[in-house]
Amino acid sequence: MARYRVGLETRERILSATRRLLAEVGIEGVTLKAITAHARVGAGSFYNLFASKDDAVFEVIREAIESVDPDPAGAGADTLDDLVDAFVAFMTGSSPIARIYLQLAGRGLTDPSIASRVLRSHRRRVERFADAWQREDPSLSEAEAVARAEVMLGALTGLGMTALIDPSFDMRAHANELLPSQQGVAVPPLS
Amino acid sequence: MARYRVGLETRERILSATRRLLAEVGIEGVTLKAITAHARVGAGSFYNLFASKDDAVFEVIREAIESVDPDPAGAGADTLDDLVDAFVAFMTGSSPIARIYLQLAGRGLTDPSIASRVLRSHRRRVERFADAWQREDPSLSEAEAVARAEVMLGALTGLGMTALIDPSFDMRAHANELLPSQQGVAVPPLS
DNA sequence: GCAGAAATGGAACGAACACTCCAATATGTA
DNA sequence: TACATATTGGAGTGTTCGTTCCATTTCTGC
Repeated sequence: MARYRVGLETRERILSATRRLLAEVGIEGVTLKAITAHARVGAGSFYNLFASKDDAVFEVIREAIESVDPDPAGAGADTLDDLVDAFVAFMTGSSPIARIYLQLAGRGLTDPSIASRVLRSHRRRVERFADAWQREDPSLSEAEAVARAEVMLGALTGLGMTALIDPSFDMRAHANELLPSQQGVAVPPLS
Repeated sequence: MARYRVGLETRERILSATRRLLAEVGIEGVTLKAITAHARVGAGSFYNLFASKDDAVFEVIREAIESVDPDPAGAGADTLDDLVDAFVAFMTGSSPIARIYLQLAGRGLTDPSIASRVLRSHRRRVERFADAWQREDPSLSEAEAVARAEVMLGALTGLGMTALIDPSFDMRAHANELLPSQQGVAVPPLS
């Protein structure tokens, strides 16, 4: 619907406000009033650019789900270290998107349509981690590699959740424990 | 407020309905209308027994958080196998409480009061798992044991989330991968 | 079985919600 | 410059929310 420059700018302002609000107050806490207030637009302007509130929210959600996969361009060449590093960076970075993604996972427990989206992106990620496992240890069968990838991603997700709830949690140190190359290496004491 | 038998029964019916609804539609999806409809009571009856909707909801939430710790009575004597087993049983069991707990963890990302409750129970659990780790391998320092417990619980939480979103996921098999006694043992192929 | 308190259902309330409507204005095109 | 249309803010809509109120019924100790 947006054709003029000002309209496209307003659209971006709305999406930016929605992104921030999703991270701060959660999916259910986002109201149209809050979005329009933060984006400094009237309700009429909003509905001139989006069909509904959910339209804007889902736009941001899609963006969140897609950006969980770190560096999707370099597919097929990552080492396990790279993948874990990228995942940790995504979780502990300043972007609100990681918060949104983890909330979505929780919401997938009750909303089937969100569950299927989250699951699909999860399966893609498992595949990439499994490939990396097999490159690291070619003696692994595919099933074994997939199983290890599943456990590793489960752990990374769980650690990410702890890290986002508890800012003092050192996710990177704990995530390194998961790497076969670091097996048994001590984690530095918590500050 | 409840003094007579019928009142206490009604109270239980309301809590039961709230518990089921929390698991099925999530915290934000629970409405007073849904609670009173499922419990077959009028709004007046509800407010005769609870101060607010949140009063009933928090009652169930408290129950959910407390029951995550499997078998708190046998503290200090569990093996790692026992603890993992109990956690898996809790997650994959038929009780709606595991679903509620995982939702809560997600909500802790935006609600500080819920975050602190979830964190407190998490820390208690880490302590128990760390103790079990040290019993299993007395050469571990306390810091190392805590680190391993943290990773293990992160993985269990992440795997539990996957299991509750994807019913075909075999959590028990994957959780066993985490045990030092099973390190390197293959996971049976997914059906 | 009577008195007093507890329990009940449902109508009614204000607040908050997503969304509509529209007159006024800004923007791009030719 | 002039025209068509995109963009704007905000008052107004209908709905749903949690909660209150209260007349009526049910319960229990004495």
